[in-house]
Amino acid sequence: MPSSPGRQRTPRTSLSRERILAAAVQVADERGIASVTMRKVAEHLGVEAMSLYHHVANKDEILDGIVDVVFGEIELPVGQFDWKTTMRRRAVSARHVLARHPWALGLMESRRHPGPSTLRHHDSVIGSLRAAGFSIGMAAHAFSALDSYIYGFVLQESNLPFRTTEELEDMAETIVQRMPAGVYPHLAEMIADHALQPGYAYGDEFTFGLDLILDGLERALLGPGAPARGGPFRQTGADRSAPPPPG
Amino acid sequence: MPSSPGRQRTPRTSLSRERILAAAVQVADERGIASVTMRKVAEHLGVEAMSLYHHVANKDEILDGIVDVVFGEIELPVGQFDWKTTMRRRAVSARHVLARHPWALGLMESRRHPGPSTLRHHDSVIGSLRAAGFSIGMAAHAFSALDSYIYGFVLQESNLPFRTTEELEDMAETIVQRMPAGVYPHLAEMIADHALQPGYAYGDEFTFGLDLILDGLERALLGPGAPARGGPFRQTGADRSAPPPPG
DNA sequence: GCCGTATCTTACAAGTGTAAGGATCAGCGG
DNA sequence: CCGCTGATCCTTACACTTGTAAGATACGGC
Repeated sequence: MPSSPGRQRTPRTSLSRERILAAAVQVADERGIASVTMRKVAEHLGVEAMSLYHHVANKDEILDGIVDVVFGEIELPVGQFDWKTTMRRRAVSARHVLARHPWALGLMESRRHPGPSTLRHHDSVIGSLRAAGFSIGMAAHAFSALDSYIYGFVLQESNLPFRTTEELEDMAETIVQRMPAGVYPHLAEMIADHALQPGYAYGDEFTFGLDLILDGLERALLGPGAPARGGPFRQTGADRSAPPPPG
Repeated sequence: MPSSPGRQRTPRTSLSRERILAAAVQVADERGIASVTMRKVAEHLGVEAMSLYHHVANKDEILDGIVDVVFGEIELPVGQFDWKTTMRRRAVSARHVLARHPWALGLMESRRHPGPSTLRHHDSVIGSLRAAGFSIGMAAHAFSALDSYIYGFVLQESNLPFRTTEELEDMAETIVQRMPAGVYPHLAEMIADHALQPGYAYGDEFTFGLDLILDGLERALLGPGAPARGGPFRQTGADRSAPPPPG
């Protein structure tokens, strides 16, 4: 408890690694990842740039850190529902979190040091799948497929240059203008007869693909038949334990 | 045709928008997207920075341009196969191209002006789906699901800090070191008993998820039942009613 | 009052996009 | 052959911004 403030500045021990990361996340959200500089982050905290170096080693640590902060915001799978519901909730949460911090996906490409929240998250997902009966190999398949879909969807969502219907109409007009003689006819049709229809929102596409994958995984889990390809995948026997080192 | 070179420099009319974009792509591939500066690109062409401004308006035009160059490298769907094969070939090509230029995904987030190759690509994909009998809405679903998966997979592929088995082992060791008392047990199991097994390559996961989506789409196309959302769907009669593909 | 630490001030060297104007060239009419 | 013209390329320069090193200063707890 700060006894006698006297000054308008925040009390002395206000700075901390956590507060710095939180400020960096806020700056990235508001002004884009390129605006995350030591000075801007410090300014956001009412502090000078050099002060940050008493709590973080350098800028890279901040970048690694905020990626982990984002992963920490994703709802962890809890075991009270069936695996499908759990995975769906996790996916929906991940989508919302990543949509709130779209720069996080771009950062992933350049970061090579997963933080504790990230590892915890991955561990929890794999654990849920294993508990549901997926073999190691099938859990890897499921994990990869689900996360790929989630990441890619968010990427497209933040890529498509329209978030409001208004922006979409502007964008559509721009595209239509670039079709002097009916080039891109199918694109035009999709925009006019689908995307511009009242009530359309790209975000709604998410559940379709998600359920497509979840249902496919369920089929792979229940019926050991060939869920994909028509061939190779079976989840019985050989897959059940650690794969025999070939040769 | 340069008549008398005389000098060692490239002939006069060597520069062009295309050559500039190609050089920018090369710089991004070799040194990362952050190294794509006017000076570096110019240097790669044996030219000074300001010379570029005679062929491109500014740096943004270069960034928009190289994203479009990448999309231009993706194999366009051709109509000689069934839609599933076509989509699979397209997806595999897209994955390879994007893996070759991993910075392109990060750029997408900040670019708002799709170029002609991008539009042509999207148009072609939608056209293939429509020709196969997908309704507009279902084509939108399919397009979204497939591209989300492709983008996300590439993102993960370039995110995972290992491309060679050697790097993977280093990485695994690092992670294992961070588990003093068996935190992340499932992650540890997956790394030890799966990812580190001989012959494992993350890239192989691609086809599993891809075929999962393609098979799901096929089911949605054949039996127009509710493929997503509802319970574990089956292919029998009950679903048969559903929205008739708009005539 | 003293001490260690958290914070601020100052500074630097490097790198950025690009504006303004000078140099160099090919192709041309004389 | 000459010199002109207009495009293309180079040189110089500017105004910023970046991460962070070094040292001075202010503060809370003893």
